[in-house]
Amino acid sequence: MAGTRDVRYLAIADALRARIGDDEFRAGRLLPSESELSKQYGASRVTVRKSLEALRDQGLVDSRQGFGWFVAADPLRQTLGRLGTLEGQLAEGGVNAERRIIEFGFVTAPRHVAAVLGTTAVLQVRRLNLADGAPFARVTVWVPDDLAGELSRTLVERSSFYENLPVTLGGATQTIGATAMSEADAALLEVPIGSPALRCERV
Amino acid sequence: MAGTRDVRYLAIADALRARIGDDEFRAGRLLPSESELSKQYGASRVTVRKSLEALRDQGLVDSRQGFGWFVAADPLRQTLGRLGTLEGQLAEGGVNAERRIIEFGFVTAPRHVAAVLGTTAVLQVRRLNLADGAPFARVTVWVPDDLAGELSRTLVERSSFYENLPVTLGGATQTIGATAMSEADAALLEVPIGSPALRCERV
DNA sequence: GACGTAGACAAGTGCAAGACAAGTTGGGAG
DNA sequence: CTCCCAACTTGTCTTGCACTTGTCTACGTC
Repeated sequence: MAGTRDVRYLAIADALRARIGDDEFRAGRLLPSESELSKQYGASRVTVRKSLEALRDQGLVDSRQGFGWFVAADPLRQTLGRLGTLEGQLAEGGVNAERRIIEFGFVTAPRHVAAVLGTTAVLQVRRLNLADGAPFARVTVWVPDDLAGELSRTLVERSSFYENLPVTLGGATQTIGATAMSEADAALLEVPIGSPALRCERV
Repeated sequence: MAGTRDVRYLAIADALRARIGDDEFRAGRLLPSESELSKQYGASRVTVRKSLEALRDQGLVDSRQGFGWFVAADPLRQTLGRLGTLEGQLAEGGVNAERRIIEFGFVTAPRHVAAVLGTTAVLQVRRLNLADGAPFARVTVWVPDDLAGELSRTLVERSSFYENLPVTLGGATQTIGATAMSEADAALLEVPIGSPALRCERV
């Protein structure tokens, strides 16, 4: 505070942060090179570099030698987001993604669900995911009732859960095994009963 | 220009991805040869090749020596592949994806696993996935012993299971619930014990 | 001391161009 | 029909150049 006099590299860092925030530099894209930026701001390369390093300490950007500086998205959250919105990938690939709600109502949570959510009153939604009309996944989601209040059936049908829930995820555990397909599931997915299927647990 | 630089082979990869998405190149069909594409885009064969290899990492295309490049699989299966090769997405974003093998050995399969695989002799691999050095997922995979013969520990550490197994997946069931994180898992992922976690079953 | 400029060098990356090996395909000779 | 060969293809290596970040030294300013 005593020395709020403009420090050059901090000012440049602010400017760059603003340009990133304005989406002039999109996530994952390359920034101009250090020497290019030093021309733009009329500063030496060392100074520009100090700005970028400051932004790196904040986790905003990252660099690779011989390659350049690029806007960094939090890899963990970004990955989880992408995993969750599988439909987004389908849409990107030109596939028509739909959801059909099979069940929607409050139930008493199964034991292992209640243990985590801390309540037995949960909203249970069973959903069938379609890609270009073909069913490819059945999804069951449990949501604690205090979070479920903001969810409507149409909202759930239109978008994904991750976009609707006002919580962020801390970490993830993934376990992949295999089970046989139940009769009901097999009918929904239009595949033979007992078809082997990957079984993945994500927490 | 204040614009961001772009990397040639990534731009070409985007263009090809778009052409595949537009059904200009349909599933299973051959793509133009590398030298033909290098003429089209005015880039060297090495650059075009790097683009194609990037698309291969995403499971969009595949190649056979002496034959050519072709659009791989249908979008549904491709999506499953992408889900499996989550690391491919990370690599695309410039993130360093690593795998660390925690366990590797033959065990008697748990009941529900044995029921599907039809055998109790399975190869069990526990793996910790890292993104830029930060652990973000623990994966457990069971493989029937007759398929496991071709898998070596280093092979598993370097690439994904889906690329190594000589089987195709028929369908998928996905169930998302929630559990508490076990003490061992929490330590591996460097998060507090008991953290809520998504639990996803994929078959 | 902290901050800034200027310059130099090493190491890594992207790309062009070329060469050769190895695989597949298709046609022609026998 | 089988066999062989030419014309493709991808897979892999090299050399060279331009450009980038990573790191360092030297010097000036406050």
